Amino acid sequence: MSEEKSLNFLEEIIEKDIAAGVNNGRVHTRFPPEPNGYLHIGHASSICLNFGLAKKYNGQCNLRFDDTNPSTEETEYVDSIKADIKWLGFEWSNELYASDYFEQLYQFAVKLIEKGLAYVDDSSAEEMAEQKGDIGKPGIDSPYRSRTIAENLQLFQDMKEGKYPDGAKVLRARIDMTHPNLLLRDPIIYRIKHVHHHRTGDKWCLYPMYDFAHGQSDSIEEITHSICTLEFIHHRPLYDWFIEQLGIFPSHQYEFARRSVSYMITSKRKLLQLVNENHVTGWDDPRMPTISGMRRRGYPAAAVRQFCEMIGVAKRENLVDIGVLEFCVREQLNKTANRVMAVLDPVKVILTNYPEGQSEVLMADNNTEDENAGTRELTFGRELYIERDDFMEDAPKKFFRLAPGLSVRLKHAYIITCNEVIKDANGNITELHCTYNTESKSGNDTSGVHVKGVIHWVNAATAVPAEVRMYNRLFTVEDPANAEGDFKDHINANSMEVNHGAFVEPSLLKAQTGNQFQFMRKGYFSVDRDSTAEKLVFNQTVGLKDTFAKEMKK
RNA sequence: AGUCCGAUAGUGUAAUGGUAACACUACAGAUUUUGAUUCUGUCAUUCUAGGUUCGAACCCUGGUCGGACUACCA
Repeated sequence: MSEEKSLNFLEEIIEKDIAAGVNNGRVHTRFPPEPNGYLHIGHASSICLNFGLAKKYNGQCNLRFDDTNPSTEETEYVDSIKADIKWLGFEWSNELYASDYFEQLYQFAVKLIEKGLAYVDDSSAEEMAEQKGDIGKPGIDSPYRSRTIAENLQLFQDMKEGKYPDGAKVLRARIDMTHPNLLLRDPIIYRIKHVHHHRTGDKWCLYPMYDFAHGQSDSIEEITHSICTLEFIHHRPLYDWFIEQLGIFPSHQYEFARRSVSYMITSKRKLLQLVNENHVTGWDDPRMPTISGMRRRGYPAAAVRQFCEMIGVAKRENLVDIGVLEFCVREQLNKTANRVMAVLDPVKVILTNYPEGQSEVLMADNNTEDENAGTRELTFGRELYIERDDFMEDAPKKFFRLAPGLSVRLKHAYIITCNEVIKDANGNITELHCTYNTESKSGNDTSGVHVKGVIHWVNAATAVPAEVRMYNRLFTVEDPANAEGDFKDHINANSMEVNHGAFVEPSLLKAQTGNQFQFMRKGYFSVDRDSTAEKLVFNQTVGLKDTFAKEMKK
């Protein structure tokens, strides 16, 4: 084993179980989403955990949809969830649904009734809340708690047969109304819902509660290590109770702290609100913390996986800096993204000593980090565009770019020197008149001139206009979920800035949706699905580290 | 108030009774035809009070602080 790396607490548990021969050393996990929303970064780490553990210990991982509440669940979500898991690079052993077990779950409930461990309750929701007691205050028994087994059996069957309206009756486990764990104070296990289910149709009007479905589903699938987030820790005694009373396979649940990421929210309810109220353009808006959003933004799946691996797993509350995710994105893209040149905020450069009407072809490597990335051709000419902020009229001494009288190298091309600044009536710079050093051609430089700065450019004659969508954090505060006031008060009004005036090199005309590039010196960008042959559209994935900008702020 | 969970550099995670470490960040420097990448270095950490022990981040007890739980949601 290459166990240089230390184990996280779940791996420790699993390795101890394997060593002790628990379940004959078998490891079987599962990822159990409810199909009522799109998967987000939090799910991504759960997916990496569950599928990763199964892979590491030669086990299996099921995909199980927890579809016990037909009121909120839809097939659209099932499809998106499957697509997201595949994109992340994982394959499930079995595609399963809690609804597959409705009949079996019903029989489990009957068995509990027969053992005198469940009863039908006619109390209203309010009455039950009243009887439940409170934290530190014991509850009291429902007046229906002592119905006979025969009566309960009959009533439960009547419920199944649709003889009662929604909410008229529920089935409850008979445990202990004074238990310090509120979840064990006779929890509801079945409720009546005359609702169409996305898979079972109108077969049922009786649906199990999550707590009566989840643990038993794990048990039915003989899941050995059922891993979930910390808030379900109080549910574990209940699952164990069902398993014991039913005498079924003993799955064990282990809880970890969900990972929060700064400037992101992962509440499905809030995410849905962002979509429905048009604060974003959809579930896959590149600003969303959803897997589909990150994919559209251009985050590589490998970066998301690396991130999940890097932040680890433990049981304490946490808020991971979003910078770690961005670091992973850059690290992956640095190795894989081809370099191209794009000028986001152009200003025209005229090379006064370059013959009019002339042009030449230059060779450029696509990625020095990847020797297999190949090369491409660039056209050079008399009129070019460079980045407006790569020029300064009054440059400080540490400014290694273009300024009157100063020289820079144009990447893959020549060294140029600025001679004259042309302005319009308002004083805005419209053109920079420069000369190029004819002996300084890239790769063939005999000029003996050394310049510190290198800037990117595009040839005005062949440049292609493009729309570039720049993104900032969706929220203005680190922890929007826990900030003062409503989370929507903290939405960043400038989270997207659309630039319609960019120019990119013509090689990008061949780019396909989803292709990722480094716009040299600017950042990583990907082709959006809105992009067409007539109009190229790019998403800013993440900027490059910019120590110069940081320096300038000081 | 009851039960449960947790507390290690700014952040995240290790160290499982024997020299507190790794990554990110920050800062400084080297290299660089991307002020990117790469490389080198620097700063900074065990909530608290007792106890057990030759020795405690780790085990025990008390305290403090933070979190979770009182849906016919999952």
